Amino acid sequence: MELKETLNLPDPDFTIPMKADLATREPQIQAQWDALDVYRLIERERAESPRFLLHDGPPYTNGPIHIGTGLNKILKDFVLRSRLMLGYRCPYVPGFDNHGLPIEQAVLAKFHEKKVTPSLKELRQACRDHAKTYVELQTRQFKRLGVFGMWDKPYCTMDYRFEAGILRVFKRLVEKGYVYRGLRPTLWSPTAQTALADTEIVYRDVVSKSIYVRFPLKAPWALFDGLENVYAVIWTTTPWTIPANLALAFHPDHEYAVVSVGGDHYVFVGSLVEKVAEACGWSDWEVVRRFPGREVEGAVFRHPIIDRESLAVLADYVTTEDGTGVVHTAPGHGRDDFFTGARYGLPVLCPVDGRGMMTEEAGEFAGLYYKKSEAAVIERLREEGALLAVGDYEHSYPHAERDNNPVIFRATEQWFVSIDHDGLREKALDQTDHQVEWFPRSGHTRFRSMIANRPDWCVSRQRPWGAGIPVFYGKDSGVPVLDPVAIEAVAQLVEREGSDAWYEAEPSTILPPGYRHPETGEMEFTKETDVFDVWFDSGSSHTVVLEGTCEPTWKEELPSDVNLEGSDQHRGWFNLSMIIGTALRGVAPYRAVVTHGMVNDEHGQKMSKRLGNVVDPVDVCDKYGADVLRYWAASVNYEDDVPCSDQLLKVAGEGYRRVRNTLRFLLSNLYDYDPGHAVALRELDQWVVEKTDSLVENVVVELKKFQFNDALSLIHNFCVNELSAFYLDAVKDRLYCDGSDWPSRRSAQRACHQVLLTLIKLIAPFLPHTAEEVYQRVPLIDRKPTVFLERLDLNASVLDSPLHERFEKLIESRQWVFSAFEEWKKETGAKDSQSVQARLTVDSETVRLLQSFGDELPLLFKMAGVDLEVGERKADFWPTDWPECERSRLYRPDVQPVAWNGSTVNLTARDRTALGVG
RNA sequence: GGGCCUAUAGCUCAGUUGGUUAGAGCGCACCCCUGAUAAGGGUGAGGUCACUGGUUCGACUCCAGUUAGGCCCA
Repeated sequence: MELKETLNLPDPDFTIPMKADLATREPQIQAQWDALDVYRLIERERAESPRFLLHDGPPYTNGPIHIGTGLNKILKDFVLRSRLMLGYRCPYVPGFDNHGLPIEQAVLAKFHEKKVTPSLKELRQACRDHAKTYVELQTRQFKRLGVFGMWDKPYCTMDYRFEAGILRVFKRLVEKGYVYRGLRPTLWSPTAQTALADTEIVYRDVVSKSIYVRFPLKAPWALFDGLENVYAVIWTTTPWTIPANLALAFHPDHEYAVVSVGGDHYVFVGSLVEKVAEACGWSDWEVVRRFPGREVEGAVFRHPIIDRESLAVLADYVTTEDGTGVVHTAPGHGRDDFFTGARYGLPVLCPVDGRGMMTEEAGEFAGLYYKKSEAAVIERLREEGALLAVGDYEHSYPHAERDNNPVIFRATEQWFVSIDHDGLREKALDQTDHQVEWFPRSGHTRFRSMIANRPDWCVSRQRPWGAGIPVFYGKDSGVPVLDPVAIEAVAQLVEREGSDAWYEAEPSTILPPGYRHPETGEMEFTKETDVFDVWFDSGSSHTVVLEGTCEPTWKEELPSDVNLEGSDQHRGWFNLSMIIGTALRGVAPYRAVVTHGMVNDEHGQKMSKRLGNVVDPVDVCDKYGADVLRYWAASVNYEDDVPCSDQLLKVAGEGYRRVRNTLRFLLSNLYDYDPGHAVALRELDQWVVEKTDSLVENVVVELKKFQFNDALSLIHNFCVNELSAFYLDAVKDRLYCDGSDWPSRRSAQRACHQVLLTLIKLIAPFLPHTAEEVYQRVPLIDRKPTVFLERLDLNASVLDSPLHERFEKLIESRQWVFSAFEEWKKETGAKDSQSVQARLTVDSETVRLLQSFGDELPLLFKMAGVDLEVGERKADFWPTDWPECERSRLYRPDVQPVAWNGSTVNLTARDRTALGVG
């Protein structure tokens, strides 16, 4: 028998393996959670606990998850699991966003490859199938990341019940008077006769006619007093939009000039005088006045062809690069023009129909194809003497991707939600300022300006894949039916059969028998073909999900406690949720908003397939483990953009292993520990327990502020500094060499047990798999089925404990003594501090303090002996003469030879007692 | 072009209302242990706080501007 066999060495089989092998272990743990139905188990156990509700923003289901969606879900999981550890009930219904253009385009591309043109029904079915595929894939992927939630019953915006929920949100908005129909310019393909999305547009260079046109001043304006024949000069590359002109836009801050040319006075931006003069072929000209653009606001000019006014307006997108600095503005033919026109209360004139033909509103040009009308317009301008110059101009112009034909901006009828109806904007701003907490704080300013400045919300889209807008029109009158009864009839149909049914069913079979148009009394109807903007779907989620009308188990009282998404959602989901929530209930749908940045590579570059710097979260799980990915997520400052790369994940892996090894070591010493056995704690053990309590206190503060990186570094540094470098190093001797059942050893075990259990709970939000793995092995009297049914105990502050200061001072002495020892080592070539004695000369207070540690002092300093003396601070060292104990490997004065097991061995008194010899 | 944000050791991050010599962990170098061992311990070297001005007795911190990067708009 060897002496070593008499020691209580850590049991490597009892504790967790050093090699984590997370790629195989994590799925096993997740399978256990599934078998337990852990989500519902916890919901049941916490039924009476205070609630903490995170409402999920739905990821879009057109592909597998990427590192950004992964980070988002992991951060949400940190929130959820940390609140679980604090004892809350944490309902979490994950969501998926299914409708919309990207899915439609992906599906169309597949049809295109097969050279098939799908019917609307086939297309919608294929979109549904596509979305379903990725709901299932993403669900598996999110679960692989270890995200806690109701994964068997997530909300999907294409679920029939959810679609019906969307319609009912619309119904309530209609009831409250928020919904109206209006015009708005959209990118329109005259050849396909359909509206197009921005992503369906390609820009290509074309040569257009560019014209300089003068607009005569109609009514006197102080700026031009005393001048005859005043004209504003515009330049445009779309002459066919001239009939739709309603305004002339000036930049408020640019300097404009009045240029005298042969008795006429032309107004345009001063810096372009020479360029314009050259273009118009003026040889003799003179600047007679200058003024800032803002002073012309409100002046009235006259349309050069049609008997109509054209108002001088201000717009800050006016540039001085091309043209004249006076922008021809046709609200029906451009987005900028539309919003500028809206600000000045101008109508939306659009004298072009869906086929691209000029309408009656275009007067003499009616019946011409828009492109053909160009020549006619130019000719008329020439006749009127309004044409100053004409030329060819090469520029890029939008074309439809599908047929390569040019598109036009054309005002079309759309459905809107009014932002100013019933003080909605003001209410939303008030909620933003006073009822919502923003993390980081800057989110507030950003969000606020986006509510303050946002235009009315255009909720209709001329697309096939979405929730159909439930509006009937009188068959003959074309007057829309905005009647809650009719909308509810559609909602009930959709709830039963899905929004496809809306497209297929006859109005008469949807509406109640004998239904009459509330305004016209008609009994025959047609149906709206537009669908809702996908932001309407997801912006309704808090209502549809949390009001529980769709699925009773989702029901929770609004508002949610926190919503957490990428900072791009200030304009997106947060914004539209706020609009819908405030419109329906008068209050914000959330109490707090947490935003995170985007994920870049280690150089701060955007990830892209082209650069090959993409990190796939699922690959990371297979290579390093979800807990390592989560360790990375917890170690970065997510408020800014975060860096991620294989290198950084390796670094995270090292941090993870450090924590894991600390847990492993604590557990390895508990193989013979009985948690029911009471034993008093030794001072050092008491200290580490108190220190752990104070760690909990500090970590919880950070968790509640969603400061996960601060929380994790507190935990990590505790493992490194307090535990590995000090406590565990010092307590090993007692654990290994004392008699296995001595109170001194049991005290150390009790401390290790307590520290371990607390650490498990602290890491559980971040490293749920590792926490569960360790938890299932810790000796416990009452082991719960999962660590997530445990709670963090918040003990009263222990920072004023006398032990705290005592050990602070001890550790401080240790630091300078170790530093001095290192010097001495270099001089003498000594190796190990254990075979060295020290004499510390320190002030009398420190002598008293250190003396009070008694026999333990050499152990705490990892030396053979520590003498103390009062005086100017210094440390002297010398190699000890004391023999080494062959069992404990300590050099001590009480080491004596003794007969044991047939031979003579050197042992300290403690080791002799432990062996029962001498 | 506009709104909001970011820039601190090689890396990831802290730095409270302006106040001694700017901190931590990782990594690195050197050393120790070999009874936490694909572990553990000790010591140490690393920073013009992006740049330029300004306010102040004093600026990483406040102000203005510049550069670089991000999100959202245009």
